[in-house]
Amino acid sequence: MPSDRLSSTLFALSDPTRRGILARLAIGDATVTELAEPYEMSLAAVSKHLKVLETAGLISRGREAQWRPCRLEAAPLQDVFEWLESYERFWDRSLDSLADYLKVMQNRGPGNKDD
Amino acid sequence: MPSDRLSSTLFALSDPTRRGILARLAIGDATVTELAEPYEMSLAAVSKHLKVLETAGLISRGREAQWRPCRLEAAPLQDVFEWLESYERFWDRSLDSLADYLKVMQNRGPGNKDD
DNA sequence: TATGTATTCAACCGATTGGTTATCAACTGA
DNA sequence: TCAGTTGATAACCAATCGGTTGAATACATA
Repeated sequence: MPSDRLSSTLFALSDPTRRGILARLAIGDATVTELAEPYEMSLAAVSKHLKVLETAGLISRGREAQWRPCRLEAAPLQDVFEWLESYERFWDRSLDSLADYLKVMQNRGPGNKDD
Repeated sequence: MPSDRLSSTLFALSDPTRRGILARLAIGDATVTELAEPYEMSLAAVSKHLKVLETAGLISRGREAQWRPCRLEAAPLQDVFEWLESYERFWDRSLDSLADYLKVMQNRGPGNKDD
């Protein structure tokens, strides 16, 4: 795991299994066995993925008897979001919103066929 | 490098050197030597980082004599952005933008002192 | 107490990472 | 043609990754 926070967050997110786990946790809290259910890998492998997510601060874990319920923690995601925002000007904004699109169409005037 | 596009993008972004290279390219196109200048590692190491960024589609490269100018390609960043947006509801929106803050202030009307 | 269930830990494995140095290739210009 | 510059490639290395299996831990219940 890389040293700085943003790096470890992005690294944790770079695995499809871990993103799948986060997607499941977006529905609601879940135990390790519940999280592991969609995957063919061993429970120990999922446990490792959870540790990566936990050290990245992307999940937190409770204690209920022998269960360790996992919860999504989105703060690191916001860091990524904010980092990304400084690059927002580099991608095509015209597809971002219908409003932008309509603005373009209005400026072109009627009768224009070359779309 | 992971198989799917989003994974390889996030993985490429998970290294601070590679993010630094992108930040430099956000200023403008640059050659490999220019990109390598801030780092103490060898040119070959930077070349490897560039290959990771290129296979992730985050940069493109031209040809000018013996130079291979690099250019930022932000399309994969937009994919990450869109993936992140589905998690936006999990973090606190109230600090997201000054616009939101001002909207709240306007709705409150003048003369309100309890900030 | 013994048993079953949930989860982690430890050791191991092959593949990959991020770095090195040395070499090769492409191009410029004297 | 030959030297200099730019960059990529190859071979190598220690460390890490993502997975495995097997044992250990923690708890509930009979």
